[in-house]
Amino acid sequence: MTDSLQFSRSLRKWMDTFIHRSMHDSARFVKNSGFSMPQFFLLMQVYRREHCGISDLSEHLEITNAAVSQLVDKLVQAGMLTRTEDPNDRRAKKVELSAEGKKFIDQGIEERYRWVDALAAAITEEEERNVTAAFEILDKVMEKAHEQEK
Amino acid sequence: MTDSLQFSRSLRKWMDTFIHRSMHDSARFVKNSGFSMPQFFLLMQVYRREHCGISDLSEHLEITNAAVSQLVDKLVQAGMLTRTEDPNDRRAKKVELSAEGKKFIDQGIEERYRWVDALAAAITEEEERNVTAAFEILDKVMEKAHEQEK
DNA sequence: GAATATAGTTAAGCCCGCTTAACTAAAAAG
DNA sequence: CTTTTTAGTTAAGCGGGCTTAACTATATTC
Repeated sequence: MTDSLQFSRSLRKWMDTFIHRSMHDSARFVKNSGFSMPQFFLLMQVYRREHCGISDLSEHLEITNAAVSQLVDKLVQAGMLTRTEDPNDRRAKKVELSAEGKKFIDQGIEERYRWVDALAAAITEEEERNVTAAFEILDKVMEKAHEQEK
Repeated sequence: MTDSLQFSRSLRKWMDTFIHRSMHDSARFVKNSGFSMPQFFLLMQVYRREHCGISDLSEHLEITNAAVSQLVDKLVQAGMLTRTEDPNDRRAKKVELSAEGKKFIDQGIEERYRWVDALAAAITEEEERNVTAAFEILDKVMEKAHEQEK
């Protein structure tokens, strides 16, 4: 087996278990919270962007403006989001997480990573260093690959 | 900063970008396929288990048997699943992916990993070896942590 | 400054997932 | 062999996400 194949395989295998576990944990968290997956995805997107307009969300989530507008409505009513006028363009809105919303998403992320922290408890210091170094390599390579896309 | 914190941070950071990208790609794939997220999740679960009963799916997806039964119905009609009687227990059913269903999920997984393969193209051999070794460590640690849970 | 484009909202309506409740059939327990 | 438990199905009905279409208000273009 070539090195490259070996690399792809081990990466994929690990990502498999990782994505399976974290999606399962996230799904349970969302379900228990009483919110829906689309609502959670929207909140996550606002979390990542800090703040954004309706159209930004519409584009990223690949649903219509109308759908976003309605989802945001409910989340504002639930106290998770704030929706204010963009001072630069009074047509546009600025959607942001409320304090409560931020707390909620933080919890969700914490939940997603709980099992990862269990890893930290079971790893030796030397192993830790190797893994950390590997992730730094991946970060660097990811940036490089991203450049090449353009 | 302690090594352990450093470890957690780099791991989380990488996982963040990873989960964001692969979930986004998966979501788009599912949307284009015409199937729904719940249907896709169900198919993924059957894919992982090779075959399973209605109750197994119900437990894992955390929805009622009735809901699973109805979802499976549609997926059988769509030609993605087969539902046969379990010879050992004639009350139970054996749900399996059809050839078409398997092909579909394989495509979905391929889609999810496409950007990973771009990484493989941008990495040097030595970096590859380091990263591969790190994933082997993680696999080992994951098993160890899993033991400790019990 | 009139015409057009852009950002977002609102309402009607469809589809779908999910739950509860009532049911069938097979297995296990007594 | 009767009773109870387990596996799954079916039907009714609720609620939610999403789309289309019609609308308001602000910006941009000519």
